[in-house]
Amino acid sequence: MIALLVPAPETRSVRKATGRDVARLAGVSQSAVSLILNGEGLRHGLTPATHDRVQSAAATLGYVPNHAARSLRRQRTNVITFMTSELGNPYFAEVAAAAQRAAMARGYVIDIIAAGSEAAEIEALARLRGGGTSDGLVIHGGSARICQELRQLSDRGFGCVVVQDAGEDASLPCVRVDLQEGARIATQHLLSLGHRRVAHITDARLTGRPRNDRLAGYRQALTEAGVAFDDTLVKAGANTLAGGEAALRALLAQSGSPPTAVFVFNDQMAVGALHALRTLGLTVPDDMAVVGFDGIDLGAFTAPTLTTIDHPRHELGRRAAETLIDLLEGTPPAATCTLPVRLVVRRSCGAKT
Amino acid sequence: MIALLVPAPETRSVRKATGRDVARLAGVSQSAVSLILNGEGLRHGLTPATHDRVQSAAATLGYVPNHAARSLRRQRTNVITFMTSELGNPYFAEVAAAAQRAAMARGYVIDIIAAGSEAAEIEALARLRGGGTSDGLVIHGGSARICQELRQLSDRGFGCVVVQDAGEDASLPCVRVDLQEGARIATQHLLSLGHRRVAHITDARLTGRPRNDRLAGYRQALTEAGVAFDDTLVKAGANTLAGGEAALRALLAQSGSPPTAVFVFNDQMAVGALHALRTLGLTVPDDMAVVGFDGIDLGAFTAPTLTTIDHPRHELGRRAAETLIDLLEGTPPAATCTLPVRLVVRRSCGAKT
DNA sequence: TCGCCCTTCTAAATCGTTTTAGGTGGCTTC
DNA sequence: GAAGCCACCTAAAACGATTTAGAAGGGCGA
Repeated sequence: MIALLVPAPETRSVRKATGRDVARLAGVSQSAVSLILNGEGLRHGLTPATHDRVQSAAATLGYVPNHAARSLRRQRTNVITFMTSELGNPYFAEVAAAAQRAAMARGYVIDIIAAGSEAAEIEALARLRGGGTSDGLVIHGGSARICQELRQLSDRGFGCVVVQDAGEDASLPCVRVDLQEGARIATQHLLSLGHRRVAHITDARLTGRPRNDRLAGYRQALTEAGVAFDDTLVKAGANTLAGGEAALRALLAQSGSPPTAVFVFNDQMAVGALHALRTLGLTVPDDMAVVGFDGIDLGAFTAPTLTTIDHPRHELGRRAAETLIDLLEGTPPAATCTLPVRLVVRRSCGAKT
Repeated sequence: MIALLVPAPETRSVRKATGRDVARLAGVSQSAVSLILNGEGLRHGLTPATHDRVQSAAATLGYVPNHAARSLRRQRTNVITFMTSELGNPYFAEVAAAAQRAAMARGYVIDIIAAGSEAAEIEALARLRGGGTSDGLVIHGGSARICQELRQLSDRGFGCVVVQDAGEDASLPCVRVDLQEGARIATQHLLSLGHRRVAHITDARLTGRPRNDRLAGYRQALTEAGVAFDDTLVKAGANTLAGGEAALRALLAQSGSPPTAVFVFNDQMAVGALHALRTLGLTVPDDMAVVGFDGIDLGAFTAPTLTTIDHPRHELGRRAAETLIDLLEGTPPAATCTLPVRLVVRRSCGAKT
């Protein structure tokens, strides 16, 4: 009856099936294929029978629409870029995972970019500016010079949401935790345990809010407790396990009376610090109390377990994604929000529980 | 009441500059713009003066080519997808970072997909199949059912390189470390220290080579040492810190004489196991010797420090990227290779050093 | 027979690039 | 002064999807 002989001896190679091929096989136009596969078929009065033909044709050919073509035409990719500079810290993976789930629920796909260097990050952002890569950006942990590129992006109408911080620029929508309050609580906790020489290990690379807010909270707690700030008690280190270790050693290598407690930039560095103390033959919390920052799972598995300021990492990622998508879709532009943190007391601080 | 609330006047937010705009501003054709900005200008005899005009026009407009359009036309995205299911384990971040560097050196950009669930992974792979997203795939740590999709992708000429393993399918180009040998060395090391009841903690989720090869190496070492295999000494746990902890507890909760040493699936789980032992009041390595697998940095910061089988993570990522790119570009198809591992003796095994 | 409305589908424009096959004008060359 | 050749640039056709305006075909009332 119907001459259904597939006339495809020409390109017998592995050429990917296109909508045209599906159309040919189903005996309809490309338009019909597109409409039907996008669920607009009924709205356009296409017959159920036609639906079937198209759908089975698509299935037998294993047809999947070409992403570039679709994005080009729709001027929308349904992709969100999640950029971070510290993929090695599980903290970021957790935030990213939460963002991913939230985005998926709203029909977006997240792709993660960990450029690896500041230059590469800037390049990556510039690429985004051209369009056709993704519809928006969630950025977490960008370095300072990135600010410019971010601004450019955002000025050109490319949706950007910052997690925690983007350099000193406060004008982008942002989802953050209350770093200063967290640092204050951490420090205050140590002070309340009787410590008077409380040190702080900070991040040598960062200069923006992540660093300054913590420092401010630290100082605030000291002031509230009537303890004088002593800048020899603040040491910076690389934001790594080894960096935390080195910073702690530096702290103890100084002359003058050593600290009895330390509040560390994040849990990763705190793990490094714990190790430094261990190798120095010092006991935590007796010789030195330690409080971290982040609340990554690892903190519950250290020796001793790590008292820390837990961040709502899941919430952070989820909100970042939602805020961005709202922004992209024109829904009320969910204002910048600051999430609360929570002190998690474990063993490294020496508090009785 | 009149409906004067006119919807926002065509969000006239700076329409992105296109090649057409650059052409207009420079007073040349789009072709010239494209040729020049792609470095083909001279080859086509375009004047230096024209180069200047185009380049400065592009600069003043902040022009960046649209990724979707370019990809569509070129049938090439210059993007490589790195897919992994365990972004939370720093191990993967390290491999990904190395792949990223290698790819960048060859003009590719890596985007990381951590879909989060098997279903989402399959969906993501299906999307890749349509084309226009990326040119090839490096996959690390995929689950078993993914195999089918992978096969489909590869059959349709989409470049795929597997790191370590893709289910049971051995037909894809693959860069791996010698897991079996690593497991053998790890176990043999424990045996050589005099242990006779050596347990193994494995991954409950995986069923493919990552799990089987380790198991095989473990058994091989036992056989070589003339120790009978005892399946009550093999416990599976989730591939997380908590999973390692739980598995170790399960191991000790059994009746019968307990193991005196354990070889753990990876360092992350080993850290969990160390913690379990600590909370049980057992001393490592005296009450129980522990050897991990991976060589992540964290292993040098645990208490006690973790003896492990170090993987060339950097090399793994680099080779994966290079193999894929060679594949994509038609250069000799760099065969599947197996990289060597290395025993790193620290404190958790009890060896004298 | 015509006009009109439905129903069901399709033609064709479009998205922004890249790239091939020329086109134009000026200079030689005989 | 015609043919040929350069040197410099452009027109236009892709790439593969989406989407809008409208085309066929059929039924039906007048």
